[in-house]
Amino acid sequence: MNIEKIIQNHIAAALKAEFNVEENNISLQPTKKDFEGSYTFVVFPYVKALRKSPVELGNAIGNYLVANSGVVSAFNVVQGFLNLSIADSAWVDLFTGIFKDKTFGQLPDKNEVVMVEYSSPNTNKPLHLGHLRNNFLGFSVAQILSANGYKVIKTNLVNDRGIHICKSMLAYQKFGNGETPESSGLKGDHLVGKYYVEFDKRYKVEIKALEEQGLSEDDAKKQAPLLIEAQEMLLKWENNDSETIALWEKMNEWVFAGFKLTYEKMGVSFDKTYRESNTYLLGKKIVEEGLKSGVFFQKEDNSVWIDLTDEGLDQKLVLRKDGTSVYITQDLGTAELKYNDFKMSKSIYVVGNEQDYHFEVLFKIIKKIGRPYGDGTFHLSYGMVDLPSGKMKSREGTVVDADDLMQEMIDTARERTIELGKTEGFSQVEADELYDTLAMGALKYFLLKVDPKKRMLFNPEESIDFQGHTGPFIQYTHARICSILRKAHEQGMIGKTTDYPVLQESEQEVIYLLSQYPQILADAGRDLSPALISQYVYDLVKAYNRFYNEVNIFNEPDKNAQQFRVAFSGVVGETIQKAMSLLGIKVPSRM
RNA sequence: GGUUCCGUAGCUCAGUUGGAUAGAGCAACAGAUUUCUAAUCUGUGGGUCACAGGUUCGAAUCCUGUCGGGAUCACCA
Repeated sequence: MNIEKIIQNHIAAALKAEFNVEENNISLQPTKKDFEGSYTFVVFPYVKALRKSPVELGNAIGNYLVANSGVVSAFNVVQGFLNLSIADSAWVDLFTGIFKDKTFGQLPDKNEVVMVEYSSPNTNKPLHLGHLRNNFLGFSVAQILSANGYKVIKTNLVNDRGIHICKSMLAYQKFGNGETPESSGLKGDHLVGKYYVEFDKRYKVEIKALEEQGLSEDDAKKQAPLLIEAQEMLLKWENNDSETIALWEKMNEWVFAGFKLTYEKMGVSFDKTYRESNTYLLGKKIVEEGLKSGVFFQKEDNSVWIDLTDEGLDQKLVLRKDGTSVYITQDLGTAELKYNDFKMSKSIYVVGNEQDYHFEVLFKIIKKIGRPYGDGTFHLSYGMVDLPSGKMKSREGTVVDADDLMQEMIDTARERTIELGKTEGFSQVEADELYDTLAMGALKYFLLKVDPKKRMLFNPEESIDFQGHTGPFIQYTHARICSILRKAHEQGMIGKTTDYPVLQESEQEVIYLLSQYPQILADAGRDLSPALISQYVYDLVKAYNRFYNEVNIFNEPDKNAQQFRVAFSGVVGETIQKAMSLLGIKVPSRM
């Protein structure tokens, strides 16, 4: 049984025995570093009711714990804080429990299916830094939920239809001159993205020209010939015009080939990929049903709407007057399809917070049309990645490209590793793999250590660190532990936990942190927050490094102590590896 | 303007759901390597937790207001 539980039970017993108070919710906290002790119990809340001074109360409970708990070896009372020191034997027992628990770090099966949808790229442009945050976040959340005992289905909804797709198609058709990825040497998604930017550039010129002719900005935007052509193209697409479809398919192929490479580099994967071109018709069908049942209504121009004013929102368009579907129409269809496929109890959408309103509307509509999956929907809304110059905009080309950034990271990892002279004994293949592991570790950790809800800043001028609070710092610690284990193995040590006498303070702290892992995992699952895992593994590694610097395992004369420390290091290494895998980050055994 | 998220060290971020003297990393400075990997460790300096009230034993955290910033309020996705 873990120390925390034991102490909580005994404090409850002490309150009952000494003061006749029934309290079953005892909250313990780790003791602040400046004070003696490991756990702290705050007695203030009981002072008033019991009419005792905080010191009296603290002493009474402290004495009771020392006498009865078997784990508290000493205590001190500062103001209203009862600080408890824990006997080494209790720490060792706690550690032994973890050491022997083969399922440590995997919570019991919940027998529940959860879907995590993430990535959701548009096929008119390559992925950028914002997508990296999205993909790493989605993948990590899926890992965390899985470790929490859920059956997790990872899905990707590819946005491969709509007016924006037509924009890049049109620009390519008009100005592309038959260029291909092969002829241009560009990755497919980058080639298509080039024409999306091209469209916007020319569109803006047309708007400006129209404005000079005296049109208002709004009218100019609506009447620009390029936009009208794009709209016509969308209509053709929805009417299955063969030439349009052929172009669409060709460009899609390019993009998908490009995305495949990027996903591989990112190390993310999906159980199922949906395409909006396959779901929007189902969405339209749902709208038609809803129109009959009166959930939706039609305006004079034939556009279809839903009235959400009773929910505190506005009226929302669900079908255009020309009958083509909008974003939310296809999301309705996709939601239906996903539920039919997997019957999940919870469906998590990992999408940026700029779409908070969209998902509020979507979920309300799903409830209004009485779908069984209406209660299980959740928008995991994360903050944007800003540049010092502000928000990234694909159309204007002010983005940090995902492929470029990952490559830069790999280059940096290579330079740093060679600089430090750490490539000795590595084959070229192993070295390349290491650079990749370090680069992606640094990048993923950088993006995942921040609370997902908050927006964060990325400064391209300052490269992402490999020292300090970073992925490579944690990876490095893992590599050092592996080195210890290799050496221990050579000397025939297997790691035991018997008869270990005196613990270092840093060892106590590490054991405390290890014991917290299941709770942190549960919290991260509840909050869908990889940041909690990131922070945890950093704390663990910091505490271990302190230990590493204080003691030398192989110079230790006491053989029992050696065995314990080998076992201890082994568990820390495994925990680092597990926690990092929840973030989608690999850990090397040498670096 | 409505809705909503946010404001903590020079910079990037934590702060365990109300607890002690608010913590890390980067940057700066000073140290540690005959030792299991120095991508490490130890230390110094750096704060009116945007501001003003309130709630109570106790507030960065909860409430109200003010100021400042982001997102959104599209027949874009």
